[in-house]
Amino acid sequence: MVQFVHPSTEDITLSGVLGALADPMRLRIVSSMIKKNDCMSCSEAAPCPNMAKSTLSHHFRILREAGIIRTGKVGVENRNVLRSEDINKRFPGLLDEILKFAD
Amino acid sequence: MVQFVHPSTEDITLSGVLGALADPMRLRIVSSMIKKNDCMSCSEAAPCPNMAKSTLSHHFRILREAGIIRTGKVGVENRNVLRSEDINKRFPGLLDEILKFAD
DNA sequence: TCAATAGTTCAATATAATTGAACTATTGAA
DNA sequence: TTCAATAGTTCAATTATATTGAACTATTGA
Repeated sequence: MVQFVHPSTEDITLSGVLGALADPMRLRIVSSMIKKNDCMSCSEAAPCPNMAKSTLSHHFRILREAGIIRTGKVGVENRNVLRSEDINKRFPGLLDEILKFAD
Repeated sequence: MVQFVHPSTEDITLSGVLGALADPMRLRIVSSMIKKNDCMSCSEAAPCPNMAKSTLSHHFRILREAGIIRTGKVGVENRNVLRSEDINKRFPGLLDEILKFAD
């Protein structure tokens, strides 16, 4: 059984958030998640089919460990949710400000 | 003679800005620059004496090539200025929002 | 039971960061 | 005008991180 590691809200760092969102691929993932405002599987959230699934898995791990998404396994797939509330508690307004300029 | 390369305002990218500011050292450099609101030499702007000057030079280059600072040589030292106006033209409000959370 | 699906982990390679040493350019003093 | 000091760059080597294919785990549904 795979256990996912998520930082607590107070452990979310600015460098972690910025570093996670600095990658265009990861920014697009987060951007597509906020648009749907819903849980998404990894392949659904990643608008980039020509990428190794191991790389994709890596990107989701970075987002997870930065405290940006929460991942849970439901059946055969992962469900990813944006941790908007937690990020806003830690850095009010930051996420929206960044996502304003995504794509 | 060393020539510094600076991107034009429209070539400043979100990934570039976020990536540049994702490093704690570089964020501190930018943070110390906005506080003084003035030109600063590299060693003056970098509040971290125990770091190789080649590494410092590398960090200033990243900031420069991301379009965050402008560097000019005056006498024996470099003068660095924050490109606040350019960044705000490209991504209004973003820089302030990020720097709000930098210690 | 077994193939299909969704993703992780691992080992290898490719790319980026860090550093010491050698270099350039400018100043200021002998 | 020579020469040491200052401020930073560039280079080559090391270290760290990213990317990928292949093998693996876990769950579903036929």
